[in-house]
Parts: sequence; C-alpha cells; structure tokens
Amino acid sequence: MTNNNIISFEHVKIACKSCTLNSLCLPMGLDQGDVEKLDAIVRRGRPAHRGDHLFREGEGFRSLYVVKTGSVKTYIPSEDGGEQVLGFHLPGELIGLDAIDEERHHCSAKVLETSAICEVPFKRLEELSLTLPSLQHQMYRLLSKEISHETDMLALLGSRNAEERLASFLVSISDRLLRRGFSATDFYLSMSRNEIGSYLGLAVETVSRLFTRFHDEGRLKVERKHVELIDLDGLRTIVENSDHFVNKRKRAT
Amino acid sequence: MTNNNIISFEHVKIACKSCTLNSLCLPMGLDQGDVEKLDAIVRRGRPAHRGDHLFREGEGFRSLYVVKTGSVKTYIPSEDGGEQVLGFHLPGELIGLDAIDEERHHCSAKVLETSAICEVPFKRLEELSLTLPSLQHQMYRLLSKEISHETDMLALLGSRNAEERLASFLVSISDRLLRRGFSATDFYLSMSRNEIGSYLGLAVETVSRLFTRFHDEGRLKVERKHVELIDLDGLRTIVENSDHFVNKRKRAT
DNA sequence: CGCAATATTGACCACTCTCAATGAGGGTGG
DNA sequence: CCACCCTCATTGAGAGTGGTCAATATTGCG
Repeated sequence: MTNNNIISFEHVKIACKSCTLNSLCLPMGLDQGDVEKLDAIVRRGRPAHRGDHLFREGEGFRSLYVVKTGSVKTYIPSEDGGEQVLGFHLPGELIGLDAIDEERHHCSAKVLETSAICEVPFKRLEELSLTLPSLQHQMYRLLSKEISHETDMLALLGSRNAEERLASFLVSISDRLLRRGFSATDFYLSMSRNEIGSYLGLAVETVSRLFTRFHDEGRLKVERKHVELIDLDGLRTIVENSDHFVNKRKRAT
Repeated sequence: MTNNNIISFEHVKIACKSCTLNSLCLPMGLDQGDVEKLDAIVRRGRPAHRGDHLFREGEGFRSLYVVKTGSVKTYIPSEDGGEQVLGFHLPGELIGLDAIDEERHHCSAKVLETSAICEVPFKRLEELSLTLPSLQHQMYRLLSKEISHETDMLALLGSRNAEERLASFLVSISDRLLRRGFSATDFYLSMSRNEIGSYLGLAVETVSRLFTRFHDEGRLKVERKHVELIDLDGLRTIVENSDHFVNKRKRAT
C-alpha cells in the first residue's frame, strides 16, 4: 500500500538499533561499547497509530522521540480547533528538541500513519552525553541542524511564492526519503492537503490547484496521496531559480 | 542618540562578564569557580561598527558570538545582491548556533550599529561543557530556546497578516529590550524598513504603510528609527487575537 | 553641498484567499 | 456487503491583501 509497513515487534527492535542510533550517533566516533550504552536507554514503543499523540502542547518534557518508520507532524493547536503545522517528521528524524529549554512542550506531535517510534528519555541521554564526548558533540550537532532546518523554512516562508513553496516541499520530502533508502520519485504523502497548506503558509485550495498545475505541466503524477515525481530536476530548478528575495534591488557593492 | 553607546574598553570587559555570562549561564548552578573558567575562554573584541561582519555565509565555524551592546542582523545573501533577513540580535543574545552542525556558517552576520560583541570559541566551550554538567545543560537549553524561537517565527510567517506581523515584531523588540533593562516603550530601531520587511516577509512599502497606520491609530509615535509605543497593550492584543490559523474550520472533537 | 540610499505615499494589479458547490474516498453500521 | 455519511480534495468565481511600479521626500554621508 503505502510505505508505512506494519512492522513486527522484533523488526522494530532491530530497526531501532540501526535507525535511532543512526540519528543519534551518525557516523561519529562512538565505539561498540558506547553504542551499547546509548542503545540501553532507548525505549521501543509498540507501533503507534494514526491520530496518536506523542505529546501535547503544554505537557512536561520527558523524552525525545525518533521516527523509525511512518511519519509524524508537529503543530501548534489554537483554541478554535485550528492548527499551525510546524513540521513533518520522516524516518530517522528527531522530535521534541524545542522542549528542552523550558521542560515543557510548546507544540503537539501527532502520528500521521501507523509508525514505529522510539523514545529517548532526555535526562538519561544528557547524563550519558557527559561521559561520551562524541555523543555530546552529536547532540550539539543535532540541535544545530534543527536550527538550520528551521532557518531554511524561514527563508522559504519569507520570500517565496506558492509554486516555489510546494516545489520546495516536494523536493525536501524526496531528498529525505531517498536518504533513508526509499524511492525519491514515488511515494505516498501521509499528510492531508490541509496540513501541507498550513505548513507552507498557503490555503488548501492553493495547494490543490498547484498539484493540478504541476500535473498538467507534466512535472509529476498525482492521485490523492500518491505522488510520482516525473521531473524532479524541473522542480529543483523552480526552487533554485527563485532568487526573488526581498531587497532584490540592492546591489552588492 | 540611540541606545548604542560607544563603550569604553574597560566597560566592555566588565559588561562581558555580566552579560555574556548571563546568556551562557543564566541562573543555572555554576559556582564562582566555574564562572571563572567560562569567563576565561570568552574573548572580548574591540567595539564593532555598522557594516562589520562577524562572519559570512560559507566561512568555517569557529566561535559563537554574544551581543553585549548594540545589535546584529543575520541574513542569507543571494547572488543578485538581495538578502533574506533571518533575525535581529539584541544585547544578551547568542549568534552562530546554526553553524555547529556542519562547522560552516549558513548565513552572514552583520553589525547594525556600533556594538560590543564577545566571541566564544566553540571548541573550548564544548570541552568545558564536558566537565561542567550545568554548563552542558545550559548549552542544550540555549540551543533548544533558539529552536523554540524560530518555531514561533514559522507560526508567524505561516499564519499571520501584515498588521499582526509588524505588531508582533514591535512587541518582541519591546520585550527583549525590557529584559535587558532598556525602555520597553521608547527605542531606536537600528535596522532599516527594508530589513524589517525582509524579516517579516513583507514589502518595504507595506512596512512603511503599517507604521503610518499604527501612528494614525495612536498606537505609537514613529519618526524614522525612533519608535515610542503608546499602546503596547493594544499591540499585544493584535498579536494575541489573531487566531486565524489555517484549518480554522476543523473543530477539535 | 550634492549625490545616494532610505522612507513615504499613491495608483494599479496580481497572487492568493475566501466562499461555495461538487465529487471522491473511507469508515461504520445496519 | 452495501448504503450512508463525513471528511477530504478539487474546481470555479469573486474579492482583498499586499506586491509592484513610480514619483517624491528626507536623511546621511562623502
């Protein structure tokens, strides 16, 4: 069906070891013993289902979460039932870093499809990182990478039109799936048009129309959740050729 | 003139001890000896002047920077001389966290007015944080706080109209100045309308018109860089009453 | 003092939002 | 297993916020 395979429990365990640790350690210099120590504090959960919350806005902060398989969205709910989507999290990605500061979650995290999620108690991770220099370094890098990523989104929202935003979104999903070994050109979007729109600062209708336009232009095939990118390079071009930052007129001296 | 006092060198030194360390340690449990150790790795620079760069996009990452007095903007330059402003940094605020991951700066940092800046070599800070648990914790908090802050900006750009954005900007500046002991209602904006516009995802003209409108509505007095907030509460109301997130229709069940 | 950069203001228009109607799935219960 | 319903997606028409272009201050700097 989609790329959200229902994974067996054993599968989760194994995957967790490779995937969570990949996220947390990357190719950094952790030796086998260190990896074991890290692995020992990671909690594997049973598969989470569509609609489940990892945490809600306002709750106390205990753990970080790593997406093993499936996908998760983070969002800020508003009183009237609306929401501002902050991000989509694919396999290998970390959730909850913004809650460290005040030890309280500022956003909610909801599972978009059947997913395997690993939980990493932060207190223990923090303690461990005091004794493992390369883990501490990796933590700094992870946090920093998150800042970089949000910075990119700021630039996107600050200076790009609807077409560029959707192209950028598709390219980003494609890149991230590819990095985890999935197809870069054929995938299922687990989020709704509404959620995509909120994330990109666009109305649902605009997102829908853009999908249709891209389809008509032969850039992709789309049917509901299923997307097949025909002209990935073309989409990249849209993203890159959009240098109409505000302040364009000012020429460097 | 403005709130950018030309500080004497001695002044910088003292201020650095209080201000940089405030940013880095906050009220966390560092004892006197620990503070000395941290203080020992902080480099005080001579006053930086308008237009000076702390670093440029693409440069290797060495240090974090703390604004002591004055202000700094971070931005992504584009080939055609335009730029996307990412943030404004006021006294006590930290710059460069996004460069840790790839050990390379992804944005440029330019001084907006005569400023005192402290430099903190990251390698040494990182080493020190291995031996001081509360410093490590503080580092995690700082990085996390930066993520939270950018998350707020994402929500702003994703779901607010021009008026709400400028109101939010003014309230934010006001709050941050107040926290550092400056007036919350009377200040000089060191950045141009162009830079504000870029930061908020608006055209310069829109920013200018909004200043005029706020002025006409009696919310503030503005003359060029000098702003005096008359109705700070009113501005806050604009920010808070703007719950028109996309997805408004969906009611929580 | 004069030029260049910045700000302000106006007129126009386009991109995107809003409103509305229709269609297509997916889930639930009979 | 089918019918119904509800949510989600698509498409169209119209309107509005904010962008673009342009002209005119105003400021600051050399």
